[in-house]
Amino acid sequence: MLKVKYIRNNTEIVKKGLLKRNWSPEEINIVDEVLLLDEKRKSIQHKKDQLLSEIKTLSKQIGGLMQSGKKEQVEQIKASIPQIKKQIKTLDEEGGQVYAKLEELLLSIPNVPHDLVPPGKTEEDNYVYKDWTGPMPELPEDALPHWELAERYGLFDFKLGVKLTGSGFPVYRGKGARLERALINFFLDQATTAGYEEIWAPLMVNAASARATGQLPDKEGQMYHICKDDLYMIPTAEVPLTNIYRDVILKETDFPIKLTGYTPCFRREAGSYGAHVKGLNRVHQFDKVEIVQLQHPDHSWETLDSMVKHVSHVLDRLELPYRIVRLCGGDLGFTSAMTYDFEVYSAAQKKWLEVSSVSNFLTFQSNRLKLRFKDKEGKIHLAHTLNGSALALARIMASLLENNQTPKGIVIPEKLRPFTGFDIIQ
RNA sequence: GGUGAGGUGGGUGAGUGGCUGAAACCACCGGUUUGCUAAACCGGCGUACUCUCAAAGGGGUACCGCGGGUUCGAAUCCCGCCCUCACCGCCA
Repeated sequence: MLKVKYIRNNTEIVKKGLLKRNWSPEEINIVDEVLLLDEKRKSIQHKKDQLLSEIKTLSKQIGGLMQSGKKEQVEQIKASIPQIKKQIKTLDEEGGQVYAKLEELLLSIPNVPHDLVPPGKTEEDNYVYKDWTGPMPELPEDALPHWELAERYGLFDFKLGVKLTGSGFPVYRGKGARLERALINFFLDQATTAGYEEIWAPLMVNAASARATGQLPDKEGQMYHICKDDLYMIPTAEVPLTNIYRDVILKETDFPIKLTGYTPCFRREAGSYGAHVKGLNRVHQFDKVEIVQLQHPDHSWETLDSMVKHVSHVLDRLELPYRIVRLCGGDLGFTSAMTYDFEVYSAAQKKWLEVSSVSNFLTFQSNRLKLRFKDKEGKIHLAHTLNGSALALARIMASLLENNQTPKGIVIPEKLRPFTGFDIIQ
């Protein structure tokens, strides 16, 4: 969420940002509406504060008069108070409406894209920041997609998942399960080696946490909700990891804070079916290792670069062909100022699969999180938050299986072998 | 699930209707001094919104788990909710 103060001081920048996100001129008008409502809010608040102050002063007088026993004067003052209260009540009602509307509009305004974010509407317009220059995997014509490979080698089973839970809940078994666990360990080791603190977090969060990282209210439908206890299954480890620092005021010297964590991720994401979401490409439950950084505003862009490097490094070690794209305005997430997506090429499906998304949110998240830091002069500022997948397992699994299939079996990348304990799936 | 206790500033903790935005201590920051990895002393030390000011600063309001109520006035009284802790029950 953007601060009104920021919108007021940077009105044109905000509007340009919305334009880049393909908002129509009418839609962009809400920016002016916000400023207007805020003016209203201020003037109402100011009036109310004055009235409250008046009551406070009178009350203090009464305190004094009571002690000296001047009851008549006390009664006189008391008599004047109901009408002040009446005014306050009116202002409260008015102010409540203004505030609610203001809040609603503010929640609907997305983050301002960075200058480097290319204009555009769909993923077609994304800018290929780093293309794959190495060799492409060459597979025979009869190469199989991962869901068929899984069946042939008994690695995971969707039908069984349906029996246990429902569609989109794969059951991994045998070497498939082992490979999944190996990848998790490998990713976590990569992250901790890079200086990230490992966190083992709860998989359910309360509403306050979901709200702070922006899943509520806008993405309520994407989360599984346990009604009885009012808890939400996390859609990503970003939620618990980032919320560790909700309502925290850091010291400048605490930066950077680097966290990593493995969690399963739960996504309802109803509505999209078909070939492109087949197999592991899109599921309700998948595993992911997330990296999160909290950073000083002066350094968050370098940090974004370093996170991109980290993910690249991990993919290099898995020997997967990938490219990095910078998302265009239309494809950019609501809360992000800039996002790099990593796409791994799957030779059997003959397409690029998104496996990681690394973003800088600037202060957009920290504003709702109330994640701040104190500078040398003791002034309080919002920190910057960043996060990225390093990496999402399901699609890595898919592309790994597909790209590494040989007539003899599926070959495990060398760096992963210490984690799997086998070099080939036969 | 049952019973009991409790939620106050970074921490410990005082405070049961006005002089309390909140004692004291610890931590932290600044300074003085002492020849020794430290002590003593002095000073400072919440957040948000807002008004004013060129700025430094000054003023106002709100916040003592959350929401509501009583009252001229609430951290303090009343109601509802949430959470934490302890013990019992159940259990990986």
